Amino acid sequence: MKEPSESNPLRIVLADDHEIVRAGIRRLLSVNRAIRILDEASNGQDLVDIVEYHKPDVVISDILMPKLNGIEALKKIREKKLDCLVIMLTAYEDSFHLENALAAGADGYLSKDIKSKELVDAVFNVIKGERVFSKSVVRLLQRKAVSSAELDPEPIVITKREQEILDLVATGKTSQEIADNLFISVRTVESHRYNLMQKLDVNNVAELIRYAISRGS
Amino acid sequence: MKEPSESNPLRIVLADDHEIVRAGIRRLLSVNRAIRILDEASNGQDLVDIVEYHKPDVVISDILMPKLNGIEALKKIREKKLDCLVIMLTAYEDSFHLENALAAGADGYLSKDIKSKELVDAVFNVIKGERVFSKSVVRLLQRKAVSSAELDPEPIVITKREQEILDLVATGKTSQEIADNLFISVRTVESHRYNLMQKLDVNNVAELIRYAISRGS
DNA sequence: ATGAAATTAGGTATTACTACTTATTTACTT
DNA sequence: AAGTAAATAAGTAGTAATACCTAATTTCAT
Repeated sequence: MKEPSESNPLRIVLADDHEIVRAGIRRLLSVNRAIRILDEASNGQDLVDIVEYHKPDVVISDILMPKLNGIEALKKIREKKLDCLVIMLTAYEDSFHLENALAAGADGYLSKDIKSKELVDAVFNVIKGERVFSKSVVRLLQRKAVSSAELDPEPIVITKREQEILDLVATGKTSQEIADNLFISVRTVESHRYNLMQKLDVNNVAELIRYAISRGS
Repeated sequence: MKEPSESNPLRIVLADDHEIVRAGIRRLLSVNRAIRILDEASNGQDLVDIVEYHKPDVVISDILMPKLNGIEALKKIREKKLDCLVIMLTAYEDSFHLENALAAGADGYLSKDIKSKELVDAVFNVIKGERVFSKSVVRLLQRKAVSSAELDPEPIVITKREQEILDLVATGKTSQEIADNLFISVRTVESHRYNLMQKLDVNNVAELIRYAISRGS
């Protein structure tokens, strides 16, 4: 890619479900004249459509959004082979989302508590081919690198049924209620719960629910 | 209060733990020259100090913030009899927070998905003595009004210790671990849990955690 | 059509939580 | 100084969740 300039600006699309946050990103990016914001989405579904239409250079997207969350939207963008760089923005810095975002093909992962210069730099650095992370996220990555000793941590795959059960657990349903709800045995529900907890590396409902909620339940 | 103008502007303080959101609020308010942002806080503790120092006309604060959340900060502001109007901003529109914010003395409750004009209008309307709510919040209020049939629903009061335990429950700690952590008996922890569940009208950890998380744990 | 993954579900123990009640000791307010 | 709210904690039961293992179907893609 040739050097961006005011006459040949970097073309960016934003996605966040809150007007205030979109305004904030616009403001933080506005210090640089070589950046142009083409359009904004307030949910993941719209984002995919907008990216397909505008073919931006860079997408800056929130994770938690209605209809389709940022990571799912990213997956669709990759599936459709839409050639653009995607930076995820998030209020919650947990390794679960981070890993999922990376597995889905994110080019960066930034905290919403980021300064103007850092955000602008991040955008230009992904254009150069780097992957960008905010400081706090780097710390998360380092901790993971040590604990897993794996360079390419395999993404956590949660099946359809497991997701269904996770959602019900998160709304406060007991295993018995879930079983009645889905017309299956309590034991089956318990199996799914057990498997979920193994996959997510947690030991109790509390953590399970934290994940469920952070996944958008 | 006399009419605000460019030479005699409305003095505002912001609070949100994310730079992007603060930038967004600044941007949305910047269309009006009779508004001046005096200072910003990134947590509730700082907010209280800043309000004490600047004595602003209006505070616009997030609820979920580190150290001290927006509602607790609001309570302190009221306790200290600092004369200012407080508008809460939130990403999560649930009646639990809404009621608590109102009980703590909030003058407005707005969604983060708010347009520039609406936000500016809200600020000027609270100055006039109105209480301001975004559309989605009004719907919440209406539903509550019908379901509770009470004009002034008494707020749910969670004590300091209960909050502490709620936070630990939400991080996935067992009662035993919480007991060890706080150097108290498991039975005490269980009592607190029981009382919390009564107050919040829930029957299991799952729902308890939903509250804890939505309260900012 | 065959293998892999997903869904189903039972067995067996152990631990944790939930549902109350009662009661003592602090802490704070008027 | 008295009164109220908060924090402490034990008793007694019953229910739910967690931690494994094993294993039969079902589904789905190559």
